[in-house]
Amino acid sequence: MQKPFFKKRTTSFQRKVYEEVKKIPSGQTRTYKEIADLILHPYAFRAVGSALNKNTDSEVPCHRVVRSDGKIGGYRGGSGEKERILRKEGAIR
DNA sequence: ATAATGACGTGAT
DNA sequence: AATCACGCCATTA
Repeated sequence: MQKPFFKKRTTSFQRKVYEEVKKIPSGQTRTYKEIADLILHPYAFRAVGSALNKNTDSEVPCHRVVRSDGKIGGYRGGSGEKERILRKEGAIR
């Protein structure tokens, strides 16, 4: 079933971010910068974070997006939760 | 239209 | 190696 796509009214920028994040396979991570590059907004890495922050769609594995400096990065449910999930998927450690 | 905000990045200290 | 200050951008108030 297709889920309604007009519920949340996302901006095109956000959609690009989400679509790109959806492509990240389990067990892998991607940096905010990389996502920015992939959607052709090489300098919008900050905005990518903001977009993911607003995201609530569980189809988007936003926990797989980490910082470029090696740190875990933020997460709506707390960075601890994020790290836990990543370890569970075998993406880190 | 302008200012503030934030799940970031990088170079300097 | 850890912090800080400043820069970048889209979104929101």
